[in-house]
Amino acid sequence: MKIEYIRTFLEIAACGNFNQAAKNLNVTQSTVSARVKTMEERFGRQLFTRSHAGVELSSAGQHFRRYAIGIERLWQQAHQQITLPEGFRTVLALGAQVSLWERLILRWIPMMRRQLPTVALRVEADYSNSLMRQLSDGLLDIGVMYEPRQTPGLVIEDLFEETLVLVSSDKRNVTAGWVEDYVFVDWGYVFRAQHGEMFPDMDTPAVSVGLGSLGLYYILENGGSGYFPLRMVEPLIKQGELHLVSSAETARRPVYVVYTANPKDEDVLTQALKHLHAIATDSAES
Amino acid sequence: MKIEYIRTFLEIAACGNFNQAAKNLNVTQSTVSARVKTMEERFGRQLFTRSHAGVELSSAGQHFRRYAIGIERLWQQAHQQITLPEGFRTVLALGAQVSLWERLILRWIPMMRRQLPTVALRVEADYSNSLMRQLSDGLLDIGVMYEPRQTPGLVIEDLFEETLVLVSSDKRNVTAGWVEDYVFVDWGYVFRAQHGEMFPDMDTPAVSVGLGSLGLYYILENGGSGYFPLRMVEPLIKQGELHLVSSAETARRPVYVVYTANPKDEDVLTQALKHLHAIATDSAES
DNA sequence: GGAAACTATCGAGAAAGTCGATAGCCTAAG
DNA sequence: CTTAGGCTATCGACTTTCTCGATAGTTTCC
Repeated sequence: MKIEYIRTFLEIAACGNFNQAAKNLNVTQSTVSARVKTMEERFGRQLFTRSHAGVELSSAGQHFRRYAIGIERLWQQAHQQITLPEGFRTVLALGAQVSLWERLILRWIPMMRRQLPTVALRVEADYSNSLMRQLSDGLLDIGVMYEPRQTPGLVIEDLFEETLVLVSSDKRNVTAGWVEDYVFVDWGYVFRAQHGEMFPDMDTPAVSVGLGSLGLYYILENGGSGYFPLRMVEPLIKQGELHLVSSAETARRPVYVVYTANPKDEDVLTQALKHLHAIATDSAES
Repeated sequence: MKIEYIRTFLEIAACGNFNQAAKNLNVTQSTVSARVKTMEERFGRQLFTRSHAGVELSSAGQHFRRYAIGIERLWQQAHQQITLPEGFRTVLALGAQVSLWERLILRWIPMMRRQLPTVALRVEADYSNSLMRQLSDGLLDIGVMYEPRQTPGLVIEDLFEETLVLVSSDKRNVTAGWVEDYVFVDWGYVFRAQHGEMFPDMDTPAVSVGLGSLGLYYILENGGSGYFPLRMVEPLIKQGELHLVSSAETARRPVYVVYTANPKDEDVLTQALKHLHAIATDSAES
């Protein structure tokens, strides 16, 4: 069985028909059909249920998909690691949560390139869960996230703390003790706990938003108020689009860096972490 | 690139020379050599450093090994999960809650093997939520659980009813109207409702336990009383380790079987359900 | 110097993969 | 009720890849 077939399987699963998959893979439809046939013969089970309108994953196919995704990803990463250009001695893989990208990672990359020019970088954005899994699978060397889980074999360190401030779209609210149109943005368990302490009497807000940046869009569009990272809203406050509720308490949101306890290249990892910390404290002060 | 090549790579890495690896893989040495050659050509890197005494992993090879192990493992798991053994015509996937396993499933499996020897079985233990999701995703054919959720496309049937009885570790309690050291074991919403009716004045018990079997361990260790399935505590009562509070009402805990409305193999499903019901009524009577 | 490790390579035959053409099936539009 | 336009399956010919067995070349240890 070829790895190419796994790619084929996933492509079919994604587009739902052999024809489109064939186009995307640059092969003929009959090739795709044959590939599926051999796979199904090898497994002894149907992977897709055929219909006039295309194909769907059978139950076996659905099971296989989970593994196929993992295999495909591993293969890609292996390929990347191995086919490093001449002159690079290793790849360092870092994953960060999307919202940390701009402030931290975009500044970390050029710094690393300058300081360790022989280390290739692979940088991904994803969510804590996925990052933690990849870290414990050894697929990432460093993870930067808000809410790590204690995991054996992984080291968790504080990186810095973000300050969450209450902002409002409406100037009249700025001095008020309480705020109308409050939007609860879920910044994770630390924030939830703090929030509970700060506003013990608060009812469930009319609007709750799971993903931070979405909440900001909402407020800018529809008006309202909520807690957001200072750094995120600072430019908007300067532009007068948002207003700081200075009477309200600020909340903290710690950011952690996670890495393996026994890395493949200790030296590179140490350097990378050092730079990450440097940028973090620098960015926290500025 | 074939998956077999990854196996080959790992085997070589493990035995340190091509000849032994060839033997272990049941191919000739020249095949192994050729496989390595193609791999190295595809990657553009040497995977092994050759020497008179055999081979060793190059640095690229060492990197690749991490990924290769992962890929190999995933492939094995995938294979295991979906391959239909020779001589079987189909697979039936059943999921049950852990606590139902012993009484029901352990008796159902041999029955199925006897009656439908050409049907392979895949049996899992999990909780209602997870089971329901897998059922509606088509990953399971049958689910046996305490608390199903009505879901379009799925049929829910009564299977049998468990009797929950109040038992105590302490004989003195047996005749008392009320019971000290009561442990509230959460047997689900049906039980909670019944419990509320039976003991409307009850305060929150000192100890509440979410997972049934844990509660039993607790009582056996620390003493106390609580509701448990008759079948679970019967042997313990006989042994004198627990005592029935006969004055207390018994509670019911219905068990349901859930399956798809339009199965891939109606006949097999019907048979499987029939046997499940047979065992259930049998076990309820005995 | 030769035996005993080991890997590399070659050519032939077998196996597997690919393509293009075509067949078959279903649906929806005319 | 026919037909056009989706879709997948299949066939035969061609091409590529894989495997084997034999053989060559290396190094090390008697």
